[in-house]
Amino acid sequence: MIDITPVHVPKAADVLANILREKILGGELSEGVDLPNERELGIQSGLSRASVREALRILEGEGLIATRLGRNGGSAVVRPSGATIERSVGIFIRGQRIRFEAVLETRAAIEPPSARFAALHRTAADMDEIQKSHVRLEQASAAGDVPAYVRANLDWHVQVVRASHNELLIAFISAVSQSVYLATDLEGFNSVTVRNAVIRAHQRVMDAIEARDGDAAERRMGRHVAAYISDVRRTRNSTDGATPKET
Amino acid sequence: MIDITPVHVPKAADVLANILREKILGGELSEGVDLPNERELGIQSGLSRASVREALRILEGEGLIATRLGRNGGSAVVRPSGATIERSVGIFIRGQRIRFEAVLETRAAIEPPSARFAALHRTAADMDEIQKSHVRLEQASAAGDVPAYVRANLDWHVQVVRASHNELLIAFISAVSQSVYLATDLEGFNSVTVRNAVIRAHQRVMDAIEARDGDAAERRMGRHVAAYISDVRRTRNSTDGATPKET
DNA sequence: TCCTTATTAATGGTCTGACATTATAATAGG
DNA sequence: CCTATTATAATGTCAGACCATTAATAAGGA
Repeated sequence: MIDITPVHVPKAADVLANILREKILGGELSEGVDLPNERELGIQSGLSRASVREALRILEGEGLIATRLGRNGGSAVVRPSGATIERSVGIFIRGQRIRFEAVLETRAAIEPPSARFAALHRTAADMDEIQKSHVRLEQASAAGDVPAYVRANLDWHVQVVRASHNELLIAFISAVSQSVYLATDLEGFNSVTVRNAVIRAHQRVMDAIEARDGDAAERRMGRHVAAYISDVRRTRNSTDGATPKET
Repeated sequence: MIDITPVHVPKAADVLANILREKILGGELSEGVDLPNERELGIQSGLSRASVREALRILEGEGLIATRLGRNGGSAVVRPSGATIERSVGIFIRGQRIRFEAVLETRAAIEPPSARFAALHRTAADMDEIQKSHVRLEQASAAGDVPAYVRANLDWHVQVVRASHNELLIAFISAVSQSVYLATDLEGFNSVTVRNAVIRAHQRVMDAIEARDGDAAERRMGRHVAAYISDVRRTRNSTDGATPKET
């Protein structure tokens, strides 16, 4: 009596998706290249159009292809962007009901070293973007437009990390910021006092980045996010433990 | 002449997927709950089974449901795990051809603060896991089994972050480690000298975590990963700039 | 010639219905 | 009561048709 382990029967669509994924990631199919149309793929692979479509849908979900409708439509290879990471992180946070504290902690962990890298690797153009973002923040604060202020605030932080030229850190920060943004529109949180303190802190961080002083940038960003967290914590306690508004 | 903006025609499957996703993330459909079968979903939604299947496939790709075959099969709601993040990060790294340096930088950025949180939040059980992992590392090193050593090394780092009890950081580290692992099996890299230094560094970090000394844990982990990076850099230069083996 | 408009074709999107495959539940037999 | 068989409920797959959308192309007029 032969003894075989339970065989795993992969689904047709998965097999095709794996093949195409490897071709794409391996560079055999480079960015912008059009895949054969669905009927043609069906013929070549020997699968039905339904299975082909399922495979394409998998790759689309992974951000590896984009499908257009109409004549001259079809699926083309695209570079997977950070958007895919943002989506999966967002789902993870909501689905696992990650504590808001943990999200803030993560940001607090990533941003200071990112500020260091920004100071070390920034270009003049990066510095310009950060400064423009800072101006928008000041304007929104002066105008008392809190939603715009929150957006500008998030944007400034993303810009700083962008200056690090580390694509992975950029993707992580963007993903986390998304969730932070949805939860920090707290009543009474972004007071004038807090806003002014934030602007001053940002200025200090920018000075360090401008001076390419990695140590100072990391230290100052660390103090800034720590202050931010304790502000949030205090506000949440004072609002009787109310959870941030649901997304 | 009325002036309307181009309408966006969502695909049937996307609409259904969005509805179901919101029900799941909103808690209306909680973990373990079985969705209606595909035909029933088709009837309820007024869509064809093909569209229903496409919607289910989307959710499956997002890690929100799992589909089983056979009688009493069907789709059940599951908690999105870090695996989804790991997958998207892996694709991002390969697809964008992220510099290996950037991956290491990211790890170097995340781990020291994570070590701090580990020191602050660790339980006795966490400490136990870390120590067991450390023993495995020592054994693999003593036996000269480099692949096992690399795995154990990665595992130790993940265990430390796990002790932080920050699910997001855990997911990020796991995702990044995956890629680091695939690239650090370098010839001549994990020499006996390096391995012994690693073991000593780990011991110092563990001491700090044991003592719940966040500052020391962060500082020592920072030194450790910095040393690790310069080791890798030196090895890669000495091997004539060879890129790490393709995944 | 050049611009506008109608036609046509290519392609993805959707539906229907059938059959295949699989894993469990129900049943029959010991 | 336990085991082997059968039935069944679900997903997996296929085939073919038709719809919807878009762009290329042809037709027509200034």
